Amino acid sequence: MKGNISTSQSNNQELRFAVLAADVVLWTIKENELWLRLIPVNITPHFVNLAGLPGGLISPTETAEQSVERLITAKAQVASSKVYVEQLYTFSNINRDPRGRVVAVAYSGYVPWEKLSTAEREDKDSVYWRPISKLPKLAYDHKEIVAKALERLQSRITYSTLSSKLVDKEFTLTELEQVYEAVLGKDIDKRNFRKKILSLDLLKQLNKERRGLKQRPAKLYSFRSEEVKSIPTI
Amino acid sequence: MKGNISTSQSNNQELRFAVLAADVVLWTIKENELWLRLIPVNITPHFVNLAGLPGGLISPTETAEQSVERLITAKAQVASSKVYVEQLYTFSNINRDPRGRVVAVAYSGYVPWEKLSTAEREDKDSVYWRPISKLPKLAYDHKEIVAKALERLQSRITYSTLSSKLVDKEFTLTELEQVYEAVLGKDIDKRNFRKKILSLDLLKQLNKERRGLKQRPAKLYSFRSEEVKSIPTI
DNA sequence: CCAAAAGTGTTATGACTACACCCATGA
DNA sequence: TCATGGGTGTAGTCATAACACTTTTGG
Repeated sequence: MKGNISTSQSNNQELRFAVLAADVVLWTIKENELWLRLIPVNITPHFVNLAGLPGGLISPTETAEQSVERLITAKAQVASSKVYVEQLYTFSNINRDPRGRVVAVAYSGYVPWEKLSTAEREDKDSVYWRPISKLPKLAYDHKEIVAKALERLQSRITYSTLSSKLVDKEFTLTELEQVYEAVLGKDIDKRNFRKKILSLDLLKQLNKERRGLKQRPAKLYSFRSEEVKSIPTI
Repeated sequence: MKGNISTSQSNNQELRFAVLAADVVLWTIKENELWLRLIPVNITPHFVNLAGLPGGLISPTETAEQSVERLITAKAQVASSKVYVEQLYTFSNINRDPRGRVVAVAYSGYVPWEKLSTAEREDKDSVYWRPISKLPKLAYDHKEIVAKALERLQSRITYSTLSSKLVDKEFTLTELEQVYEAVLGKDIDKRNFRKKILSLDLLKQLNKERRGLKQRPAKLYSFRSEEVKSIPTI
């Protein structure tokens, strides 16, 4: 969370300006649902046994983006090179942190579940994944931050190639469709989806198939470009 | 701009955290073009005789939004109640302010030219309007901020009712069309525009006409709702 | 009566939606 | 041979884009 700013608070000098923090809503897709990365929060007496987003103070020697990179590794315990990050919104309510004035620059991060190591997938006491449908009570204004992040994700995925950051490098069309279904929370017609996504010429078909399941093998695709760009709505 | 943070700089205590500022890209439409509000910047030796966005430090006792409201009045010299404001992006490059570490939460503001008083329309030495096509050299990273604000404006106007914040309370369909043309920088077919905008049922036709010009009188409309909401793309 | 902008419809094309069956594999 | 998901096409509807002329007023 916000690190030990309780020490800062005793020093009035530093309260002449707001403290700047970064918080990250780190998304993945697992079992056809959106999940996000949480850590425990215990700041008595304000927050007892709650969860919160990975985050921490932005140091004067780093940009917000550099801070987020650092925090994804340190707090979310995920290699930041695997995560695609976009700035979300800056939250500056005066009482959002009961310990003092903290302005948070919030980011969304996206990582395919398949890209995570065993350790990164694990649920520890200190950091864990939770599905969006079963979020625990969150500390600070993190419920609001998550709501805004979800809204933005749902909007951005329909007019950009953001889905490429939530799917493995090589994927079947069904797997890509499931990313959209998990994010938008609704079923999509298989035939219409394939027609649309293929017509946009974003994908290249690989000479590979996903085999080994007890069903017809599925052709594998990858995105032509790693860049997230604007496209006509899906 | 950033106010007098030169005094802050002499005090190392305060540099243990970044200083937080708000900058505002205040847009209006005049003579079929986008204009924005600038103020002079003279911070020798870094910025000599440049222009910049109205802005200033966020105080520990106010939210970023409250700060923006205050700065629109104080620095842009426009009554903030006339301005519709949206958060744009937070800029945290370490060297964006040569005098020290300043993180800026940037906002876009929108005001119809017709809503401005004579004083607010005036060009003084200390504050003035400039068309987007003839911007002077800007201090800090304000060129980047303006670019991002323009991109966002162009995108948001096509899928929201943001145009209502750039047009007078009562307007002709041609006037509304001109808002879109000025923002998007391209001509729009009059018949298609009218069909589309009327089909969305956003406007109500008033029992009034704009008369007095040497041409056929035009019917006046207003938006049914003051809220800026999402709509199918124009 | 002239100049200027207001106002109005149609057609062709492309996009979107809804919908059902056969195919290839592993067990 | 069965269960499972992979893969495919059509028709109807709707939205979009292109395009030109008549109307009303003020001067």
